Amino acid sequence: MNSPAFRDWQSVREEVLRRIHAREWRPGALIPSETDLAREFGCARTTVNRALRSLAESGLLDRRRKAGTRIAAQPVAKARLDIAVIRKEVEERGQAYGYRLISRQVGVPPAGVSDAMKVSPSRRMIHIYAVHTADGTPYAVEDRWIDTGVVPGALAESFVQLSANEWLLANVPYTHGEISFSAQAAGAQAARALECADHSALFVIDRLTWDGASAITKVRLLFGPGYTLRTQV
Amino acid sequence: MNSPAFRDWQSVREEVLRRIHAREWRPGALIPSETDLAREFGCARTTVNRALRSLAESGLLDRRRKAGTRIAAQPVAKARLDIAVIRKEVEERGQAYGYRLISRQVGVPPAGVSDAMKVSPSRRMIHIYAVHTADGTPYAVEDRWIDTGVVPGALAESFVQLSANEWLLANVPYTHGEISFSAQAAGAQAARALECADHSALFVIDRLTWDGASAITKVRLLFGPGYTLRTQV
DNA sequence: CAGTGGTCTAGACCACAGG
DNA sequence: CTGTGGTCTAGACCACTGG
Repeated sequence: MNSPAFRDWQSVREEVLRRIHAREWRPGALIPSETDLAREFGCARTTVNRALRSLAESGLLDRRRKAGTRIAAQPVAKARLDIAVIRKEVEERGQAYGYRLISRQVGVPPAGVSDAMKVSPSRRMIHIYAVHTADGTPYAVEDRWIDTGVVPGALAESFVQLSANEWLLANVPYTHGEISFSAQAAGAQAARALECADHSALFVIDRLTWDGASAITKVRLLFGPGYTLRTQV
Repeated sequence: MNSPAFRDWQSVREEVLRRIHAREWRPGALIPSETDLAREFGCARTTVNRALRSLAESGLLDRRRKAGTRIAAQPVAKARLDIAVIRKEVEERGQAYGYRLISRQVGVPPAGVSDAMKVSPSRRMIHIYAVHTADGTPYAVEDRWIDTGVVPGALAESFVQLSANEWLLANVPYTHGEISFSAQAAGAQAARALECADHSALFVIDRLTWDGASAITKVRLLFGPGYTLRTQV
């Protein structure tokens, strides 16, 4: 009538999932302690801990010392998005990747950019405007500012062959980044680069990359109509 | 000259991060085995394993049995998005949440929906059209289909007070889901519900929720201009 | 076939927070 | 104060896969 032995943490995880799904343990309910479950499952507490920790990371369980473990009442879906280098993204779709630099200049960025990067409004940076293509058709437009104070090496790069995206990844260490997603109507310049109608709804990814307290680069990627970012939960 | 003792997995993680960042270990390089690191750090191999596993999950390391552990050459940014219930999302912004049902009908969904849900094109479902508000202004429009064959209980719900979103979460167990993000121009109906201009660029979240092999519901959320989804990497 | 990561165990101590 | 999860240890076996 009872458990046919749970030998590894994944099978424990499965069993717990089953009980949640079968409503044996209802949302908000307190489940037995690790020690009790270990006894019931006939395995070490460490193994139970591994399984429960995994489920907590997925948002299905709420765990607190002394308070115990509860089934999350309103599980927050944790979507994991893998933001790869654009070249890889295109190649994984089985398409031929292409890159074309439209302009590369040194100048003072708009206030929005210098603010976000937390530098003086008069700070001079490299401005890159480029387009990434898939099988020859425009895939995404890249609008990037690079702080030459933080990355002096960028001044020597033309970014004609190698995109700033990949050059930075290979040459400049970073500590963390902020990413945001939004929608935006295509302006004239973007519409031309993406070969789409003016005011088309574009998918936008903004990324700000830091090395400690210094902003390295801020990039805005505009994706043409039809672009979709997918994930599993 | 050497390590002031690394007692827990988080400090080991910090040290490995430091070495990657300082380029002591370059992208693509093979790092010492867990056993060697454990000896160097003066801790158990388990502890090193925990730290390296954590970094591998973040995409900074590539690990393979026998082949060893390498610094990822092109780290894939793993963005973690927390998709909460809309009500919570609004409340966390410090705004007052509101919900208004626009229509609730039973009928046959468009082919795109029945295809995605893998049911017969003639399958009858509940169709919900509703708007979520923040401080009285439209925040998102919900366009949802619920398979009554899978969730018969939904037929008894009016969804006037409680959004389908929350009712389903509380009452219907699911096993997994697919989420996708895109941009789309506002149609007439959406523009009216969101009180924005026709053809405005809207941020779109599509979610398809499964219970094993049966699709429970498919929902499309349209967010008004200015909406941004943020995350850290 | 041998080296590496993946995992399990039993026991221990600790940090935290509920009562 | 006490119960719970969080973690560390030392040792062991195993699975995978490169050479």
